[in-house]
Amino acid sequence: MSKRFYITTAIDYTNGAPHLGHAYEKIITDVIARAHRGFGDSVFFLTGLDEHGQKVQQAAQAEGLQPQAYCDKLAEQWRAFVQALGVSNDDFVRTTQPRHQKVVQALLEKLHAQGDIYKAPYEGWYSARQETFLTDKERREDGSWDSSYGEVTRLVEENWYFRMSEYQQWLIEYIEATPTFVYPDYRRNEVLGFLKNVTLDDLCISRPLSRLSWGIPIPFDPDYVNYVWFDALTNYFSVPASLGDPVACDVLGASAPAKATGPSLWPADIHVIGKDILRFHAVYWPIMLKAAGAPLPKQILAHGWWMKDGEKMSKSTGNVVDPLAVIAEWGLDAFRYYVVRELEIGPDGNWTDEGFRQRYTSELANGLGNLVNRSISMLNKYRNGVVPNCHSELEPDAVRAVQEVENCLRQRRLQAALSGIWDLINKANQYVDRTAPFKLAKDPEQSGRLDQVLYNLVETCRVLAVLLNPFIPNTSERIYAQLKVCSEPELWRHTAWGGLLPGHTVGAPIPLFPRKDLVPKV
RNA sequence: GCCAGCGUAGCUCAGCGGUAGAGCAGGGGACUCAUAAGCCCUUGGUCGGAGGUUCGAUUCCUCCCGCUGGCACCA
Repeated sequence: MSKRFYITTAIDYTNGAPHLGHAYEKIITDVIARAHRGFGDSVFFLTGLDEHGQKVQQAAQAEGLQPQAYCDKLAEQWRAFVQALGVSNDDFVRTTQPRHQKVVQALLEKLHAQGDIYKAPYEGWYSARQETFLTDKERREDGSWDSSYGEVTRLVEENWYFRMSEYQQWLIEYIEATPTFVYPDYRRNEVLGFLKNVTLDDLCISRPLSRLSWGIPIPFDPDYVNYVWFDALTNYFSVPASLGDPVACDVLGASAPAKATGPSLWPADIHVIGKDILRFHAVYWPIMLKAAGAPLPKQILAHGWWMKDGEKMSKSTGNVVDPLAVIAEWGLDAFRYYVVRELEIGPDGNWTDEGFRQRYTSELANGLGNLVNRSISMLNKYRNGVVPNCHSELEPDAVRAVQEVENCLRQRRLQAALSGIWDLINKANQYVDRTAPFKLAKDPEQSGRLDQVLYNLVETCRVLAVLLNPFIPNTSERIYAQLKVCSEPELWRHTAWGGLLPGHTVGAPIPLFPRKDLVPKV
């Protein structure tokens, strides 16, 4: 079976409700996934939840629930969130699922057996109240501790460590030899910068059961559970393995959880993540995989964070953006459009309600919406909705846009891709004024010319529907529906000029993005 | 502090050796198919500051000022 295009988001930690940042990551991943499906790739898109750890355990306790019951409840909320965003994920992983836990344990066994995991004591300052060790940073200058820590005592604890340090030089060389491994470039430079300037410590991967029960048991030591990153990162690998991916199963050998006859997924093509967890994905994860003898993912794509009105979003100040509220008011596609159009993948974004309104009005309503509306309207008015003979006056513009948008999508430059689409929209709006079909319609001798103009307009609208499909799939389908075209706007090959056939009858125009800012005239 | 990057029209940014461009916002105009949308024209800048290299610098170099990001795991 040929290798599928395998793309993931980070898995979200279930100690709170989903917010704009989560929505953004899922949407940009969805755009790339949909684009590749359109290009003809068989895509596997994975998202999901990270459900273990102390904070989940505590949150569950606070609500009087067992951890699993608490996670189940939140998982429903998160699944609904993903669905509300129109995300086309193929699977949804939860780290409490047995299929995941088995693979984590198999991986731990393998690394333990080959000597990459060892037990060692750690001594440090421990706060019993916070159930955590403290570092010098948390200590005041006079050596005292903040009262929130309660009594702080010196404690020695044994734990399991993953031998990362020996792979440091290998990783530096790998990243230098693989320029596309971390994107954008400046993030890659950051990773290389600190890899060259610090010595990696081995990674502590366990917690004693007495202190943390909500985790995956360490298979070779029943007194311990696996801790955070080793568990969370493995989700990308555990799902393919559990589905019987040949490469993943081969890595696990006899402990593989399934017959190696499943879809070919590993290695992942893209891990989409936030910049805050770059280190884990660009350092720990490659080393874990290298140690396990697994091929590395092709690319780590690190996106920025969203601000609101130039400031960090925080619940305490109340300057948060609730994706579901925006979607309820403006529609899903307006939301998807804004977050992708506002910034390229990499830098931080700044959400402003005014900017959102402006893009909605000028780009979606007045630009795209009005073009589709006036085009279909004129075809109805002047030709009873019947498509005239093919004509290619706007074809070169459409072809150029298709090429540019595809290039941008393959380079993950989603903002530039949308700009390219809007170039075509603007071209078509200019074309209406240049050719003035409404004047041609008044002169019977210009009937042939009017046919040509109308064909170019409605066909451009159809091509636009295909171009827009990865970004705003609902709108794409609505354009196809108004044109009464039955084929699939999600297939990229339908960008080819000439899809509308002469004699076909289109439907009635319905505004795609109604303006909301106009006060009715008295 | 160290490393990297940025500072260009009111706003968001492009340009990166021959004295500046786009989109939006602002101003004017012609039209009417359309969600009073669209189209055309147009006002805005001594390209952060000071030196240097060069026939010539926004574009290269140095310094200064301002801003941003990174400097891990924090068992």
